[in-house]
Amino acid sequence: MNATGSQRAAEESRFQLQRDRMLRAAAHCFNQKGYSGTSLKDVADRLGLTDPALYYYVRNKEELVYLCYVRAAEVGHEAMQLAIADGDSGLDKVLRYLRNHVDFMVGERGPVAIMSEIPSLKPAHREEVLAFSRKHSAAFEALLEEGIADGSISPCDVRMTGNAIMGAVNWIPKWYHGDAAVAEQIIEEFPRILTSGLSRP
Amino acid sequence: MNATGSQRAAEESRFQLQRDRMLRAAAHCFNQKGYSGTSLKDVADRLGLTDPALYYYVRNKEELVYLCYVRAAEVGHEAMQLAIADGDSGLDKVLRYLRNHVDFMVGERGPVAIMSEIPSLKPAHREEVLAFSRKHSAAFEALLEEGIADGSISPCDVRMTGNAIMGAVNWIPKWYHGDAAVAEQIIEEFPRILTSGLSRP
DNA sequence: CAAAAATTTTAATGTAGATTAAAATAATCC
DNA sequence: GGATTATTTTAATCTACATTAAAATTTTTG
Repeated sequence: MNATGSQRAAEESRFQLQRDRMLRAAAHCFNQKGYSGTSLKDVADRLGLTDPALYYYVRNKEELVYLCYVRAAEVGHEAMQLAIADGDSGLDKVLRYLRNHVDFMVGERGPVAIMSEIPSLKPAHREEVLAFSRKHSAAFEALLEEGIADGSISPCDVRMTGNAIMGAVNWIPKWYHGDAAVAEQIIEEFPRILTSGLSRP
Repeated sequence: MNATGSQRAAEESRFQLQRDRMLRAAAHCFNQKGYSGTSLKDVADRLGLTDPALYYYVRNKEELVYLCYVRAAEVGHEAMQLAIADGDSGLDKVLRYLRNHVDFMVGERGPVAIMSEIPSLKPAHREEVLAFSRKHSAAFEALLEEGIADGSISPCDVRMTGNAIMGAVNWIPKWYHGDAAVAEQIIEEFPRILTSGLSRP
């Protein structure tokens, strides 16, 4: 079926690829219909499968949600790493991070699940996701502090500022539903809005 | 029991008051444990009641969620009305709206439920909540346009800007859990951050 | 204080939707 | 091409809650 060579590598990840497709389908459903509103059948339908087939990829629904969140966390993490690697001043890194993140969210890497149901994860999973999430927040706050130190960002309460900006980003999947034109606008406007504010200079 | 006079008025709203207590308890649980993670028993426990007692106040769980969302919408609406009545320029109204809204959310009017499960409402309720919600967004965008027109806000894509700012606000209940000191910080910092941005002047 | 209305409880029912088991199909490999 | 392994399906459970019914308690009222 596949014309390319290296069957081995592709073969090994076939399971992974299918699972990733599944996680994206699940993320879509969760964002669209809410967690309680999406049954496994909804997710399966989106993949052209029947519900019990999902159990070949995940142990249960809890794990499905968990994996969606891990995936979401990874996307955020990559966006951050990239920004840190390429960025200049603190403000520049913040801007780059925002661009990368929204870019990922609305692009090929998306959709990314809103982490609305962390509390219903089982303890081990919950702790892991929370730890990851806290680390991400801390990293973002560190960028803000770096910017304040180097003078590119005006002094502020980094905790609150981080919460505000991350909130705006995390909320995107609530209203963005895959329209490519809107994706352009988000990528264009979001980083600017969140960094430069409303007031006229 | 009650030392005050006018029994009539108080009496008439006794049911309403209990129901409101119930909605606040439900909002707390939903925000804390997620929607799927909170059973009616969780809400009842918080009120010192047993689950079937809730059915005296609402028809079913769907209506409970619906009423939580109506309540949330009302809070946002009031914050907006107040801002429009008292505000001066467009920017001033935006600032006042934000102050009012976060003030309500973290104060006596709270907790306010995050509208994560609109899609699982039944059609009539869903449409009503969505309509209200859209109206609120439109009103906020109108403030932005007013500010652009009067020169207090620098030109921007009002749709995206609205989404960004409202997202930051809507996300608050995700991380604010009733700590009074934090409430102060939110009220203090949020409006400033969202309107003046990060960049140094 | 007795009767009526309002509120809550205990005990019983119902159901959607997650999960499991076993069988069937499809893909892969020698 | 036949055997082995991977993937999906159909059909059958299982269970946590939501929900209802009926009874008990508490509150109100005259």
